[in-house]
Amino acid sequence: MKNSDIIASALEESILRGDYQVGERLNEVNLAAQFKVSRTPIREALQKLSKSGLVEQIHRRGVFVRRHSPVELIELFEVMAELEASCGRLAALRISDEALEQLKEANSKCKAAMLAGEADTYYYANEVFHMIIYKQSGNSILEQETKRLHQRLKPYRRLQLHVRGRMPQSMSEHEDIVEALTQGDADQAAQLLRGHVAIQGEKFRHLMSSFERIDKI
Amino acid sequence: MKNSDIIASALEESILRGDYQVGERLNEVNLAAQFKVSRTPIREALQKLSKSGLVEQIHRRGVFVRRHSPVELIELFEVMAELEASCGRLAALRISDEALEQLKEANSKCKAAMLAGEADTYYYANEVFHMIIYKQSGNSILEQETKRLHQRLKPYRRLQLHVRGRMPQSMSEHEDIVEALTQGDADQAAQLLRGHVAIQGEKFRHLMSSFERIDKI
DNA sequence: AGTGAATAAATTGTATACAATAACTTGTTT
DNA sequence: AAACAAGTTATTGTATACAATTTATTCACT
Repeated sequence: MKNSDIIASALEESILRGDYQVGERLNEVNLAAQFKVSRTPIREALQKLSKSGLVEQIHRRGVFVRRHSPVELIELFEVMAELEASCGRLAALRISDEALEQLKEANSKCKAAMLAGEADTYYYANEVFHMIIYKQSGNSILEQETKRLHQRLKPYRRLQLHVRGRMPQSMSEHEDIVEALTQGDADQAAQLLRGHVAIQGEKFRHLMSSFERIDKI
Repeated sequence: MKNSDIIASALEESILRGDYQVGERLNEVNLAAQFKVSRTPIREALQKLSKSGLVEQIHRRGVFVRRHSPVELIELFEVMAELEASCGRLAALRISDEALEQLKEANSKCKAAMLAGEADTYYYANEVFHMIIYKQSGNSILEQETKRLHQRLKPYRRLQLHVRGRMPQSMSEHEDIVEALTQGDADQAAQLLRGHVAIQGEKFRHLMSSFERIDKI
């Protein structure tokens, strides 16, 4: 593992944690001093980051923490819904009994967290649930791509969990999904997962629009 | 546009054209001399290439032209089928009358090329057909990702066109797809496109297996 | 002759130096 | 006082120099 890889993941974590403002420029010399290396590995790391869409590189201006436009976010959620649907479709045909058990277990943890009102615990268990389905698609490239987009939407998805009444609804959707996967009903699994993710996108849109209204007051 | 971007796309084209053997190492100093620049922009270009999966970067060993394993290729075709299905699903709901006309036009060109036995012309018109559907998904991120994978599979897709009897079958599938899009039948459009691409993957598998048998003789 | 260790050469990763360009400052003009 | 222009500073892009590591070669030894 190269030095620039380590720096890249450190920066990624830092950005996702919100250490930088959106639109903020990442200064190469500062980062070099901070990480106690020369500018070369910093530049390599920044280029790696730009691949994931986390930062934008503008010629002769530098790299900036990226702000997704509302349209872009809607599109990202839509693609996410389609990818998850594909994972579900394939998983319905290929999922192992063991994985089905793991799904039910993750679901139980979701339910417990919901009843206890622990949003963070719920969030983690929910992630496990989805990751299992990605893996059970039996297609490592699809799994990888879906994970990548999942990661990219993480900060936004987290927001919309606090929307009132979302957790119970999400839970019941999970149960339907497990049922479809158990039955091996590919179309049904795909459709349920598409809806499950798409509704997150819509909830997020409403959240965004309410933020904008607050901003304007 | 940076210098390294220009070099990256030049190298990409070069690799796709088959100028390098799979597994061949891309020597930085040679490339630097060839492009008449220093190693720095070459290294940046190689890192850009590694994101597209065209080359593999191994620490302290260099970057190598990548060989897709058979399993990986099957998986890539499967993801392609799913992405195209998603494009078709959304396009069925959003496609413009103008785009529908363009699809029919591209299809006519396909048919003409087929009757004339011009594989290359057919190949190009076929590409136009699919690109229109990507665009008409109305989701620029989905369009972009689908195009990226399409590009990645280009060299392999091209091979399997020469399989006997594929062109007429492909043509009739195209007509059914246009019909589903005209009707606005999202599920049907998705299913037809999935099948249309998946069958390419299968044909390719057969082709591969026949190559392997020839190798073994 | 074949194998293995020691050494040399080649190659990548990192640091630094320089060049080109953008951002900022300051002073002048209206 | 505001706007603009020239000059200065800061920052990115590129080249080169050096260090670390891998690969190739040579030569001794079995």
